[in-house]
Amino acid sequence: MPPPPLLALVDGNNFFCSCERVFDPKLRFLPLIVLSNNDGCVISRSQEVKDLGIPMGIPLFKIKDQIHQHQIQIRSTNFPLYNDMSQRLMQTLKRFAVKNEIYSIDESFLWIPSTIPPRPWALELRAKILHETGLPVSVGVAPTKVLAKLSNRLAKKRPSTAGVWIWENNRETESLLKITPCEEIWGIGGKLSLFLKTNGIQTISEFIATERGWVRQHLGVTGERIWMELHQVPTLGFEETPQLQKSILCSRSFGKEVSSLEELKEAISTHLVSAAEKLRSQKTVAGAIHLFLASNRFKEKKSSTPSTLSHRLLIPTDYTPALIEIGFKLLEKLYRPDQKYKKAGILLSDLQERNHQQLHWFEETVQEEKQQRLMETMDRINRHWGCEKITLGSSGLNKSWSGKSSQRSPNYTTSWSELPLVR
DNA sequence: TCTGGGGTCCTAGGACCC
DNA sequence: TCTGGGGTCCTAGGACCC
Repeated sequence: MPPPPLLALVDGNNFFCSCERVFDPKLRFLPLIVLSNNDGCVISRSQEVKDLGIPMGIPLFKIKDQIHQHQIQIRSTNFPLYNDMSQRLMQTLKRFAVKNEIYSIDESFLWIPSTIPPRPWALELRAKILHETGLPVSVGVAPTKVLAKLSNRLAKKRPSTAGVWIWENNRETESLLKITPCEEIWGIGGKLSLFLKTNGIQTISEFIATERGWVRQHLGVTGERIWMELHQVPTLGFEETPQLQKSILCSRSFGKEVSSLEELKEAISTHLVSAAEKLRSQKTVAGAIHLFLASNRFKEKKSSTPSTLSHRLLIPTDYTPALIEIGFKLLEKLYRPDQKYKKAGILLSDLQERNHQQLHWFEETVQEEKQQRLMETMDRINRHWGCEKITLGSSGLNKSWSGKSSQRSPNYTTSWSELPLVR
């Protein structure tokens, strides 16, 4: 019998930091962090920063002293750059496997035919990516997705592995699982690992040894699947063609507290413009729109959940002005003049393919064609000249509510005016 | 003073129907 | 006085991920 097929999980190391380092070589040997929107939290850390013990997600103001003390370099997020680097990474990966499944901006599962010896293959893949994109990655190879994720973590944590870990059933693996805590398992987060701990299950090897029925009863089908995968039985499918996206969310915290309806309208309009653009780029229409407003959750005494209003569309659409019209109606209903808001957002749901829509009366179709052409033209101009070159007046021009982004790097790869210069 | 954004899946419970 | 039960659909909320 041939050996079972193997999966590789390829994952960018400190991805956003690595993207910044590709185009700014002086950052390569300095501790570096990338911040979230509004320069609020740390969302990517270079190895030097991880070694200092600075955790993921910590607010910037809490580490001011360490930043000063260790001369940590700071960048604001630059998603156009990271998305473009992601595409380059995925292009290279495509050439290495007959089947691959893109899992996130910096991760992909690859299917390895059983005839290929995995270690030389993974080492070559890693070297090729570094050469072609400048990005360092780690590779974990195993018979199931959960084990491939685990292998990838082991590769990342051990410099001696040269960034590649092949899963093997041996003494070394056994003793590693005896000291690795359950929260290292993909799918077991903070709440579940705490629950496991209170039930005397601390390590991965203890979780594997737990009875399947108990896992099913207390952790549901999701937990049972993870347990199976750890027993080398694949339960998570391989999605080669990306599934239709189910929802589109656009939201931002404001740079200040906002209480005027006009500013909120600008924000909602801005979010709907980009959400609708995304709808059209993937040839889908939205069947429902949800709007939410939130006050400062750190300031409130009682825990405040954002207030939401939803609207189901009779005819699903991707036409920006139609979505904005509904968005404004919802906003006016939800808005309280005495309230100070810190965040606003919209969610489009019930997405479906545009061609699958039912046909309407002739006049409506003519009208729709006009609208479609208008949107296509707008999208084309924005694609060519950079986002928001053309937008709707309702989105506002100076956007007084928007957050700060003081250390943003140039769009080295996606904007003609910001290309790096070689002298 | 300052605390991210964008997704998915699962489950419990209510509404409704027959 | 006694007052069913099963199925389905929908939604909100929780847990997770990057």
